[in-house]
Amino acid sequence: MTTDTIRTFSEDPKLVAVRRAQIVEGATRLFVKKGYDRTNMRELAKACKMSVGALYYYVGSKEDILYLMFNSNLQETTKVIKAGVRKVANLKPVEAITKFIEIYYKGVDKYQEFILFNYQETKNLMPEAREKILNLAVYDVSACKSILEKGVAAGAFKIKDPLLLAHDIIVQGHMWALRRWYLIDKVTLKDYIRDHTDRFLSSVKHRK
Amino acid sequence: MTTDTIRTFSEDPKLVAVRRAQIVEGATRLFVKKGYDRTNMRELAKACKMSVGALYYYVGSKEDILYLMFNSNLQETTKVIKAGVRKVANLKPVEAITKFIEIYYKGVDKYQEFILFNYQETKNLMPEAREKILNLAVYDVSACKSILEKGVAAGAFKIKDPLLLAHDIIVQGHMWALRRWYLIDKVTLKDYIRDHTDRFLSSVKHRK
Amino acid sequence: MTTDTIRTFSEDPKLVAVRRAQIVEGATRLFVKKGYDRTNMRELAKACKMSVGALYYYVGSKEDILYLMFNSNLQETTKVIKAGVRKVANLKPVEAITKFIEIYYKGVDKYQEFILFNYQETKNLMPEAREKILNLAVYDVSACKSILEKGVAAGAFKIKDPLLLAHDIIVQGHMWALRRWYLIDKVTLKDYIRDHTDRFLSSVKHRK
Amino acid sequence: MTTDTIRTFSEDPKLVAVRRAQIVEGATRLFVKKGYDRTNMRELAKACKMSVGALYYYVGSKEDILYLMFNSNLQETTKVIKAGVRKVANLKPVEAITKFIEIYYKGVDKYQEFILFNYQETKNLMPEAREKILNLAVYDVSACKSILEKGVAAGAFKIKDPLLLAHDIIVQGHMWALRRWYLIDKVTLKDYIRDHTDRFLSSVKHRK
DNA sequence: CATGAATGAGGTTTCATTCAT
DNA sequence: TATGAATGAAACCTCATTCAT
Repeated sequence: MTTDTIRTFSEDPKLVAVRRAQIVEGATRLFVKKGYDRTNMRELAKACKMSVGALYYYVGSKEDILYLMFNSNLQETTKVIKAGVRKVANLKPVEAITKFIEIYYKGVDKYQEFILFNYQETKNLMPEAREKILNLAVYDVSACKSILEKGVAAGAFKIKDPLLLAHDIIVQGHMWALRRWYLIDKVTLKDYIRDHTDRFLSSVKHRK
Repeated sequence: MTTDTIRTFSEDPKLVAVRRAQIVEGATRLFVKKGYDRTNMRELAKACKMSVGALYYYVGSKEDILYLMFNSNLQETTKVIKAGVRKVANLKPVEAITKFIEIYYKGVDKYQEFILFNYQETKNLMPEAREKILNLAVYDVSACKSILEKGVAAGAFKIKDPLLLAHDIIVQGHMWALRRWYLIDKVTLKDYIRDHTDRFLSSVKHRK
Repeated sequence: MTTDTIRTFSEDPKLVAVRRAQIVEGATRLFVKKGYDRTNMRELAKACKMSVGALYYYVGSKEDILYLMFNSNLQETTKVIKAGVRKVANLKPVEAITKFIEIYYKGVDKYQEFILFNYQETKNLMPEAREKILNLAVYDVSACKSILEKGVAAGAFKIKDPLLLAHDIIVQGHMWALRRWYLIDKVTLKDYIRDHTDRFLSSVKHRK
Repeated sequence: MTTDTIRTFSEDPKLVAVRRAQIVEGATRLFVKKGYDRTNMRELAKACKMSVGALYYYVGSKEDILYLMFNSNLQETTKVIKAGVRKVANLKPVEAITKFIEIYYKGVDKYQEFILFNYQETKNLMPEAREKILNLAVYDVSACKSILEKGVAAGAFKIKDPLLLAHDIIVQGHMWALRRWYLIDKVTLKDYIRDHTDRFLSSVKHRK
């Protein structure tokens, strides 16, 4: 989760933070639009409103920027999830998971390009960075699992393997981004959410 | 499905087919291992046991090779699906979809690298080629949908939107490949199949 | 003038002649259209209705073909000139040079592409071949000079330097091909011929 | 006449101008010596005392360099013509055209390599660039025509088609460069100039 | 004789990174 | 700190020539 291992020539941590934020912003825009390999440093610098030299003053390599970008975006999406979790905390199990799915899937819709990018370009990270990013990227599964387990504890749900179900809920959300080219003219987001929610609930609800 | 639009200097279709198969084999190996952008033509030629010149005798560009590779692999995976459909044709609905899921998910496991690659690198195709490939890539959804609809017609299933369910079954299979890094030490393929099969059935079965 | 120094694997001189004629025909078409450097041997072979291998059976290199082509075309244009000289032989000096200019300039118009090519691509020949070709290419100047000198001998013309005038007449003809892009919408061939003829005569005629 | 459409990564117009001048210098030397197609970018870069990368920092393609080179050289030769026109402005018609021819033909002698190159390699430009260059290349005809027309207006010359005569004067100059291989051991530049001047005058002078 | 597949050096162009200013 | 010009290795692709069949 630390970005401290990334090389910079600056000794002012505040400035480093500011500039890197600037870099992440430009990179997010360009990488998502053109892909990592097809974006070059000159364009990237322009998108960041910096010179190429400045880029390398605050960052060690192109790949570092990819890492920073993943990190920052995952942190942002994680915030959305955390907010969702909080909003859902006091609801009854069915309502809680229903609401969580809605919030999460809407978040996916909002960040669809990044999520697609995430599945496509993580491979470009070196193993170490890759692992860090992947660890960040599964926070949502844990969050979802907690909500499910609360429902189980409350006796509302009966679930064989909550982790696997949570994983399903999450990745089925991702698929709204990954398979957008297929889904877009067949179903609306609203229906996609309702249909999946129904399906998940039907497989989970405890018939008394 | 035609590869006729790809430039070759040979006028012997048989030889073209042979050499392109050779190319596809090498490309599948290298592209999957190193990624499309990170594989260069010299390595690729070596992996195909050809000279660079020979490569370009049978193919117009690097991207053509990507297209050929997608095409060939999708054709192969499609064969697996067709075989599955046939094997399942005379079973009762529940058994049919159960068996289909098993066959398909095992196919995903076998071709996991290619499926991952598929999600990562289709973007590198030109729009026209991309569309052709994507059309090939959704054959599995249609196949699955047919099976579900047979079940509905037989009165065994009650499904609100068979297309969406079919899509879910398929992409949940893909996730076994895409999220392998996460799932691998948490669940076996066998359990992954059973769990999903149960879940899909529970949301589908007609309670009389 | 000999083409005997060009390598061939054939020992049948007749066949060599036939095939080389075939090659020259294709080469003339393609070289003139696309330029020497921009024509490759594969296209060239196709244009000659031969295989690449056959090409190299009767010719040692691409440059040899350029040489053969120059040679053949210059021989053909030389024929036109010789015919002109014969047709003009019995005319009176003024009529003779007038007619010669007409014939020659019309020949230029007919062979304009080759003449342009001649000025553009002779540089691609090796020095030895280049010299041979250039020697062929000045036959027209000699022919013209003879006609002029006959006029001088007859007392009809007064010319300080017949060679230079002959050279002018010839190259002014070439310019109809070289500067066609400029002349074409400003003057017709007929006017171009008349105007030049008048001018040459006016500078040459002996005022008694 | 604008070179603004040529891609550069620099935004410092002064530096662009300096470097492009450097490039033009190297290119003029090498292209003229070896021909456009036979000069490669590595050699060219060396001749320009730059790296290949630097070349492409200031120029979009090899062909752009050809265009720049044509442009620059034509501009220089045009300067010579303009100077000639000025020098001749106050002379009487016969002296004016006499002097102009002398200046122009001496200019041709000085720039002979470039003029030869011009006739040989303009074909390598894309149509748009080609047209621009050709437009530049006919400035000399216009200049010559003006001088002739002044003579006509003054009643000193009688010329049927001044444009065609001007064109002849100019291209006959070019021939000193194009046919140098033939002329060089037959006539001196001085004689070439005198002979042509005499001839042009004899066909033009108004006999009162 | 004839074919055309195969070769690999060499072509033009791109681009991550460095460094003088 | 910040700039952006400069580098040169390496990318994709072409093509004259050879040679097994």
